[in-house]
Amino acid sequence: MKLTRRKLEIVATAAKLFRKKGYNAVSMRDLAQALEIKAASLYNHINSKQEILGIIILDVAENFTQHMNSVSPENISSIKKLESVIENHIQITIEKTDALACLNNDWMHLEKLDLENYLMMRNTYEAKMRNIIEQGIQQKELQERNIDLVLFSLLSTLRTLHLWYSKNKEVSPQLLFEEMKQNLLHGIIR
Amino acid sequence: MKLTRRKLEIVATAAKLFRKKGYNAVSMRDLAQALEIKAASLYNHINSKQEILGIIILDVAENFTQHMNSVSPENISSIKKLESVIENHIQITIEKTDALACLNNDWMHLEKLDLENYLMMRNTYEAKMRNIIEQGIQQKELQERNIDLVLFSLLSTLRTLHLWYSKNKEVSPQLLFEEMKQNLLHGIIR
DNA sequence: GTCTATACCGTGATAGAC
DNA sequence: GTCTATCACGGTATAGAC
Repeated sequence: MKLTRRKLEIVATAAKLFRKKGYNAVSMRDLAQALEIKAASLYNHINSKQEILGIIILDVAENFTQHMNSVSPENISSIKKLESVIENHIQITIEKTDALACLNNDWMHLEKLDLENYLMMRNTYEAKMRNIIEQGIQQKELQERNIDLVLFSLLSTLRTLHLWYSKNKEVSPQLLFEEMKQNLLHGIIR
Repeated sequence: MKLTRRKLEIVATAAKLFRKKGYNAVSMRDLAQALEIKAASLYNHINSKQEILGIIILDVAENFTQHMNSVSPENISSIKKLESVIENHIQITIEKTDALACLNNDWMHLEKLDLENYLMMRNTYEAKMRNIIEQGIQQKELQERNIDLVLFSLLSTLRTLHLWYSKNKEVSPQLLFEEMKQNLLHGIIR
């Protein structure tokens, strides 16, 4: 899908607003005002409000999918794979903060086809990450635990890291990565 | 505030719907239909849609506040305090799944006074938990880390545990507590 | 305490002039 | 590519009968 310069502006501005107030609480008039045009003018660039949401969310989802597909089959330890996943989440958090928030909060408002597409990607992503954890346990790299709860513990923090980052943008990606790797993999107890 | 039997039903049903679709995506007609009455009839029990949201969210927020106020000044180790906080989050997750989801997703749609009240409670809660972590580091119970990131790592998982729990209701509270304590405090690496 | 009827407003979206 | 004007719809909420 090609996006014109103007369409990209609209999508980026929408992501910012959606993140702050939620998809349903942002009207096309709000969006237009933020771009200093009238609501009707938006429709020369986009077909519907839901189309905008789809573009925002599926772009991020594809980023995650692509990275997982490249890491998952590599011939490295499970811990290295998890570190790579953590690093990727942090990078996307930094580069696409607004869009990531939209994905987390408003995916359920996607239109039918986009929703199916998104859910398929998410399920595949979680399944592959689950496999990494399972393998890590089998090979004694990780402790014996409830796999689904380990998966959830990691993902819940990584998915919502944008909430912390948007209030602490001055932190360096390196520090963020090192600290999160420690917190998530090694815990906090001395 | 006293709540009649019927008002409690309305609030509980609303929480269920809000959790599934989000506050703004649930209309008063939807809510009425779920209760098998007409939308207008709701207004004999409640004053506005936002009032319902306020009741749902502030009740949960007060639960958290109360527990933190009782644990924070106790004369026990920081680790014991953190364990108690984790346990409380899990208990509320189990007992008030829907309301907790509303608090997480829709707090920004509270009306002015409720919003101020909620934010004050949240800030106080986080400050007290931050103090527990800080003290734990000073007393060498916890590793030297970025305090705010440790705080975020713990809270991000605890706050969204309802997402996992609503799909895994058969798990016992004891197992959930033991596993989460391990994941959050000790990490996952062997 | 629930109903019908209705007021009033904001919503997403379209038509057509410029 | 943006505008004005407008539409059909669904939103929250109220009035008043039963």
